[in-house]
Amino acid sequence: MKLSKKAEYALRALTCLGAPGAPPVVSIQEIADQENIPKKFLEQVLLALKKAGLVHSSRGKAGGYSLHAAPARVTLGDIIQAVDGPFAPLPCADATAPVACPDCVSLEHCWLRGVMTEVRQAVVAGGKVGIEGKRLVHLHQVDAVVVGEVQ
Amino acid sequence: MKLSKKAEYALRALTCLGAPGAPPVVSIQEIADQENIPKKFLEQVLLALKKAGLVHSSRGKAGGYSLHAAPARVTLGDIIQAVDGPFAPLPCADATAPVACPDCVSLEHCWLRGVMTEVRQAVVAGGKVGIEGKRLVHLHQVDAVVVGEVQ
DNA sequence: ATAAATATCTACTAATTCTATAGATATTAA
DNA sequence: TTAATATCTATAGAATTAGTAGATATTTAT
Repeated sequence: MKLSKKAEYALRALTCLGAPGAPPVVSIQEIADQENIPKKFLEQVLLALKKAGLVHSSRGKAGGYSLHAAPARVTLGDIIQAVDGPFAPLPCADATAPVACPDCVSLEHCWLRGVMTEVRQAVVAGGKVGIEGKRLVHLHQVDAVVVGEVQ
Repeated sequence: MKLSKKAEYALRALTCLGAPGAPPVVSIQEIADQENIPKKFLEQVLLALKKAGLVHSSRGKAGGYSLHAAPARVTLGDIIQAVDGPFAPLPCADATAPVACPDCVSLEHCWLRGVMTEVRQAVVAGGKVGIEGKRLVHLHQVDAVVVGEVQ
């Protein structure tokens, strides 16, 4: 399992927005420059983050992105799901719209479903722990972004 | 995040081998038939499981696969890593051979590394919990495979 | 008004990874 | 010796991911 480029860029962008000393609004161009991310690709990432309610945007001159006002708690799982889509180890284990897998007899009797649901939850919860443990993407705190101090 | 076909087939094959009433040795062909998996693809999956030490094989007539004699503890993470390769959210977070990411300054100063390592560990550990909670792929126990009873 | 800087949206192309297939070889038991 | 099996390497097709392009909408400042 590897982190998608979208997810990586999302993390970089978010820490960029939340970095201590960062201006209240940062443009796509600035983020792209700072983090060395293709601008047009970053566009899509930030749009996804916005749709997920993780960031806020303002248009026009001097517009740009900022962290959403009061994100109660942002987990790594939230961020990854925002850009890569829902965690669904199998179609039948989708959180919102479970669909019978091609190979399983029926949704009710799929023997993998229970386990896969557990796995999904573990991943999401695990992400949260990882974040809080290092306080690296815990966005609603001022000292959220500890760049270079983690080791 | 979705489960790869390899991982799904690996889980199906393992439960097939460990199912109560299953013969001590099962051939690729039999597993493929029972689980409706392309035989040649299953070959590769089982080979990977063997290399990871999860199953044992015997060649020649009446040959086939069986669960490894004494697997101390098999987690979902073990199985997935066996067939899909190591969990490495980023190159620099690889457990055995960390390599600097294209985008990060250096291996020592990569700010994502610490978090990603945590995530990997969380995923692996999470898989274990998921398995043990439902006792579905806990292979060293006789009642390990409870097909259809999970819901 | 107008211009400049920005986000937003849709579509497309290229690269990579995943899934599956094919065919040859090695091993074992009968 | 034969039949049934695992093992290995290579390749093709499909799907997904990564990145690019261009047009449109919005806002601020002049």
